[in-house]
Amino acid sequence: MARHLITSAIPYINGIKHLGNLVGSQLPADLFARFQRARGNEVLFLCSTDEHGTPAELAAAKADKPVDEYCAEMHAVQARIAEGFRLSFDHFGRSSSPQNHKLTQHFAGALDAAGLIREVSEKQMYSNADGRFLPDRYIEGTCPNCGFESARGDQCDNCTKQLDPTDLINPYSTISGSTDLEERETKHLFLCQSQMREKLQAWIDSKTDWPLLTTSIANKWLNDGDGLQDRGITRDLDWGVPVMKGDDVWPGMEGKVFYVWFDAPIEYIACSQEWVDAGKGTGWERWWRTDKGADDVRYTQFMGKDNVPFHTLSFPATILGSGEPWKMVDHLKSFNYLNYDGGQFSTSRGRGVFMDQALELLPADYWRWWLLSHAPESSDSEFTWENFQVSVNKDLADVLGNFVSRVTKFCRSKFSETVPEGGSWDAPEQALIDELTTRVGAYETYMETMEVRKSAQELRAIWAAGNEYLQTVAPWTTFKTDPDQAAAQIRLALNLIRFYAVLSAPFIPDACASLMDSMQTSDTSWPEDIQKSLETLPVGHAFTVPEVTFRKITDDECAEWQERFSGVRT
RNA sequence: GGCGCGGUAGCUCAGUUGGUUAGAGCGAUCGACUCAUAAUCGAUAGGUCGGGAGUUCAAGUCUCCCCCACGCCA
Repeated sequence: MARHLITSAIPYINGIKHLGNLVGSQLPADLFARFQRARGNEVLFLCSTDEHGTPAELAAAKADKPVDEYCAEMHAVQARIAEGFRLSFDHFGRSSSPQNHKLTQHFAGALDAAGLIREVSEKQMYSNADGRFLPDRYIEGTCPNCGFESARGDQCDNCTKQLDPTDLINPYSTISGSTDLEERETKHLFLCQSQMREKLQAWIDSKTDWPLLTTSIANKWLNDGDGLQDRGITRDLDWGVPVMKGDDVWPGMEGKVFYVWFDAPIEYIACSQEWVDAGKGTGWERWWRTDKGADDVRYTQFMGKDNVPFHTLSFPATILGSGEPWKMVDHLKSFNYLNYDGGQFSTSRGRGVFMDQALELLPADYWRWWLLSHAPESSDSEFTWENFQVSVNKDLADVLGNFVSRVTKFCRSKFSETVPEGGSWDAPEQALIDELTTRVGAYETYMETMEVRKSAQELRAIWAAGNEYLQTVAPWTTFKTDPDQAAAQIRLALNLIRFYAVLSAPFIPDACASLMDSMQTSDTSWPEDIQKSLETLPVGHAFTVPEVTFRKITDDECAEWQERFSGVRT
């Protein structure tokens, strides 16, 4: 039995994620996790919320709540929505957990002991009114180059000139609007990534089966300009993991916290500790420590392309630099962006459909199917309401849902609500079994290699094969002259429903669970042998005719939703 | 400005190391069927593979230049 450790990029705590975020990491990760479990493999599937940093502090202030309280609430909200989408995390943790605090401090201590941390003194803008140091992008002022009045501290959006906050004329805080800013000296820790360039390069070079998108991004950062740069891993903030050297104080760093990008990936590991501490499992080390049983673990990470540098370089630098035997990622599946109706989905601008809104419109399966079958794998892809409507109606309602309906209703009207007796399989049945054997094999291969769109395509073809079979043998005609033969045909078709429920569950878990209920079986065993699998429901086995498995999206709904989501979320 | 990814049938996309008449689904048209959620099944039509030049016996597939869209970075 193979062992799969699977993590999804952890969503930021600040607000509800949109469908583009969902399809870029959590959803395909869930698909893979469900598939591996269905095949009988051991899976640990983890995700968390990423809670530290300035945006969280500001969002909390805006909501007029203490930041820890705000994060706790938003975590609960995201957890509930994740459940709504049937994301089957073994644990949904929090980067603000005590486990992550301790582990982050441990890594910092280990890196320091390895001589990979250096202290840097630098000048940063401090806002007296806000009582905080301001990250560059939170400072605006007049561009000294073009006179644009809302130039950001890092760059002027008007003339694109790269700026330093101190270059700005009349700088002010975008948080409070205050102009009471001053330069202050502050000390920070830097991770000496440059010293690890060769190690990282060798590691990346060994990953010959990674997507080009992934390795090219990594190589660019490794080799561009002066090569991989050292990176600040601390910040002057209140909310975060306090800077400590393991369990000891870090002289001179009192009151500072680690940078969110340092502690966030460490949460992947800490999350497994949370999983154990929550009483959901045991032995987190056998997933993460190669000296304690993680040797046979295959670790796969899922993320959007914007997260690739951190997962290919920064986090590996942390792990490798510690000198400890931690499990490194084996496969890194990255996604492009999903666009919305001709533009980008945007959290900050409230553009597009957000996860909570989607669930108010339709059950999770509809979204899961469309998103996964249109996952932005090779390039950016686009969500349009019309495509969504046509796709869902055709695939789910017509091809799969109607198949279930025609088979169960035919059986009820000509025989009864039990699997009918009589007749035997012949050439058409053998042809179907042959086709399904080939197609299921292809489906398994695509799922194993995480080719999401192709998996969906193959699954759809498997559904269509059932309709083709029915059309070929036409039990409604056979029944008139040879009821026994019609019984054999419909017996196979009824078994196909269970067969489909098992194969399709990674994509559309709820509908498949309800199909299993209708067929009154709990046998979810994967069809290793197609013929045997299609004999699972024996003669005389009772079933019920299900309610409409997938309803259609009407033109009116489609138009209404298009209109409703044309603006921005407020 | 640099880098990256794309530009293939009306739409969404596949096209392995260059090799016979460029593929799929949807949509369209025609036909079959009537068990079913006006569902299903079959057939047909639709592309000078962004433009140009080059390498080759042979290029959507390699090289160079250009155009367009998007993204990232400075």
